[in-house]
Amino acid sequence: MARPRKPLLSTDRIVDAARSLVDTEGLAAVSTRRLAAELGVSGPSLYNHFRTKDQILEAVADSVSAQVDLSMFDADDPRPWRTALHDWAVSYRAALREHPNIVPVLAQGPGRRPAGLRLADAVFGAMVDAGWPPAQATSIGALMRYFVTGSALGSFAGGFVDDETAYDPADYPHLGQAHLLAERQDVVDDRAFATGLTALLDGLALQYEQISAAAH
Amino acid sequence: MARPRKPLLSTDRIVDAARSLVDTEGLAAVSTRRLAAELGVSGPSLYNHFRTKDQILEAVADSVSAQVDLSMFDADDPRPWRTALHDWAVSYRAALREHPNIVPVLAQGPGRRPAGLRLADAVFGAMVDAGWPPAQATSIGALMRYFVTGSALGSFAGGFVDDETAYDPADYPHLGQAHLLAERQDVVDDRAFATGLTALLDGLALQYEQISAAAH
DNA sequence: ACCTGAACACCGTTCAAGT
DNA sequence: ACCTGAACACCGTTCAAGT
Repeated sequence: MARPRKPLLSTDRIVDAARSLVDTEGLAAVSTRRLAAELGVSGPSLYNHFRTKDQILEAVADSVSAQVDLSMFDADDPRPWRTALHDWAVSYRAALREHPNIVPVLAQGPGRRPAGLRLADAVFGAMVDAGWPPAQATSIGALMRYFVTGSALGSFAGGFVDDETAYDPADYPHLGQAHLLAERQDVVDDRAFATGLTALLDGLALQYEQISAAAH
Repeated sequence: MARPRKPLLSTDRIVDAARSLVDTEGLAAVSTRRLAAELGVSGPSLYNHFRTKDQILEAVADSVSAQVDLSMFDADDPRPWRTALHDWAVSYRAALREHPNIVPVLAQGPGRRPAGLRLADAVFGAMVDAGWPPAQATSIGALMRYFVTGSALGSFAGGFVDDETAYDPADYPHLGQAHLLAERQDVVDDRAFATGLTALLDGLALQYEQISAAAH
């Protein structure tokens, strides 16, 4: 076929196809040949639009970052920093949970792509506007990212086997009920996330009070 | 050579070689052929000791988990839960930082291996002993894992380019100084971790007070 | 039991050739 | 500019053969 009058591919089409392949079959299923087949072209065609396969995966990660709601940081409609941060963390985690297979790429990658930078920009700006010193605002963006990506990456409860006899008390004296976690993975992870988020925000509120007090 | 009188390989030798290869050249450098060459054998030999390459990498991750100090959870020498949790988190992160290239495997994997389970067992047991209800103790183990692995996985500061002109104010109104982060990656990440850990522990202390008060 | 080389079905990427 | 098939240097894994 050689070159068609109208391009068969576009970066967007490639990213969309890659994301759906990652979602349905996992990261390992994405090979350039397989992805190309999904798009009805041959493998090397992709290299007209991306320099490497890794860049395709980073673009997929960024497309997921782009789905995170940032409206709570609007400067026009300011909200208490704590509320904004909470809602953002929830939206952030929800976006990652919708595409769990790409999270390893997203969590690791330096986030130098547009949507990742927009996240950092929005949270930093809103925290500074709310009265946090810039250095603290940077830390808040970073530590929230740690917590949210960490929680989306590995299921904690998924680490346990649904088998009553799996954990020998001699080896693991306190894991007698651990097999029960396997049945309720999502509940356990959701509650741990909620507990951690509340703790994090409570702790930051304490620091905020100290900063405010010192400023007077 | 066929079969030698004394085995050339052992699971430990393989894991040690794999860990040092991961540390020095990264995850991508680990192929079965390359790893085997490092050990002076041929590729397929590894399959006498591990079922898949992934299992080798999981064993490497577990060997890193095994380096995390758990002595602060000793039932014989009980410490305040907050102190123990703090010291554990610091030791946990330090272990991961020594082997950053394996963290994606460690953070993602279900942690069904012995050292990973021992971590979960120790923190759960110590929290229950300290008076936390079991469900909360589970959450604490999970959320600490989220935060520590998240912080060890992706450098936040590493996501920024050391270039003053990199961030167009029209796109990212608040990232004017972001290029400065690139120069001080470790400091920025260390501070964000410290700030987050303090906030987390402060927040948990608040919850602990409420639980204690409700119990009376 | 534990190693070997050969083989299979894949990879990511390059490149000259086509329009 | 954008696609193709052929080719290169790799992969993970299986397996029969060797001791």
